[in-house]
Amino acid sequence: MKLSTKGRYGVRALLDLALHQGEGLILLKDIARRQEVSLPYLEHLITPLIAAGLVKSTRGARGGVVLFKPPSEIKLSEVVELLEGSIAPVDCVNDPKVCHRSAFCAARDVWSEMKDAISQVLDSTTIQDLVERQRQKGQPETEMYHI
Amino acid sequence: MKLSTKGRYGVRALLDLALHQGEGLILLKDIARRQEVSLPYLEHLITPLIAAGLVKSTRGARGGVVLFKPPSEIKLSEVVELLEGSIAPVDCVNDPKVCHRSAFCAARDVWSEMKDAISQVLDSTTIQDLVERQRQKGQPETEMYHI
DNA sequence: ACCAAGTCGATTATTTTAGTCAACAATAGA
DNA sequence: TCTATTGTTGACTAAAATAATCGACTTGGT
Repeated sequence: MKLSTKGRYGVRALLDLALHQGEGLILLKDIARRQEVSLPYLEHLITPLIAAGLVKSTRGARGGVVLFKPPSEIKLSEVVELLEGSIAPVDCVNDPKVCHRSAFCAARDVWSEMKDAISQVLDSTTIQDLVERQRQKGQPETEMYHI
Repeated sequence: MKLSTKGRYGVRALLDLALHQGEGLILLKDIARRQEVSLPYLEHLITPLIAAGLVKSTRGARGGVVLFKPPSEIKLSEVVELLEGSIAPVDCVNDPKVCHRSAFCAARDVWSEMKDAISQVLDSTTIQDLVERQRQKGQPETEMYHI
C-alpha cells in the first residue's frame, strides 16, 4: 500500500511549477534540482502530465515547461491516477470481472470503501491547496540549502 | 497503491475461519481450497497471524487452526498492518527522518491525511462485520462450485 | 512406528519500480 | 545557416518486492 515515486515526485513537480507561476518558462533541470529528482526520470514523469493537458511544454532553446491548468483546478486524484493508475487498492473494485469471487466477496466491499476514503481526500485537495500550505511553511528552496 | 495478496488473502483466511467458528479445528488445506490460495503460501500468511495471537494452531495429526480472538475484536487495520506493514502511503508519514524535506513538505501533509482516511475505514471494520456481510450475500462455499 | 498436520528456511520466477542512456526533434539566437 | 539548448521518445537495465514453491523438520494422534 505504498505510493510509488511517480505519484510523489509528480505531485511535487506540479507544486514546484505552481510556486513558480508567472516566472515564464521553467526548466525541467531546475525542477529536478529543487525537487532532488534526476532529470531523465523527471522527463518521464512530466510526459503524461503534458499529454493530459496539465502542463504545457515548449521545446528548443529557451524552452521549458509551464502549468497549463490553474492550480485550483488540478485535483491530486487526477495527478495520482495519471501517474500510478487507478487509486483502487485492488483491481476487482474497478472491474468485478477480474475475479470470479467478486459477486459474493465481503472483503471486496471493504476495499471499495477504502477506495472511496482515499478518493475523498485526493478529490478534495488541489495543487492550489498545496501552494497555500507550502507558503505557510516557508520557502523550501532557501531552507533546503543550509547544509 | 495496491494491496498485495498478503493482505487480501490474509483477511479472507480470517473471514473463512470466522465463518467456520464452532466447528473445531480447521485445516489449512480446507481454507486454501475454499479461498483458492495455495497451501504453502497460506502457511506463510497464517504464521504472523498466529504469532500475533489472532489465530491458535495445533500441530500434529488431527491438528488445525482456529480463531483465537473474537471476530468482533479483530480490526482489519491490525490484519493489514501485520501482513503488509504500515498503512501509511509513504514512509515519511510515520518517520519524518527518512526524508530531510519532511519539515517543509506540503505534499507530506496530504499523504498523512490519506493515511488517516484509510485508517478510519480499516479501524472501524472488524472480521465480525465481514461475517455479517458475507452471510447476507449467501454461502460462498456452495455458490463457488457451480462451474 | 507411522501418518497427518503445521512450521520454517531456502530458493526461485515474475513483475514492478526506478531509474539511465542515447538518439532525436524543435527552436532561439549568432 | 549553424549551433547550442531544451524537451521527447523509446530501449534498456539494476534492484527490489511480490508471489509463490519446495523440502526438511516438528508435533501429536492412532
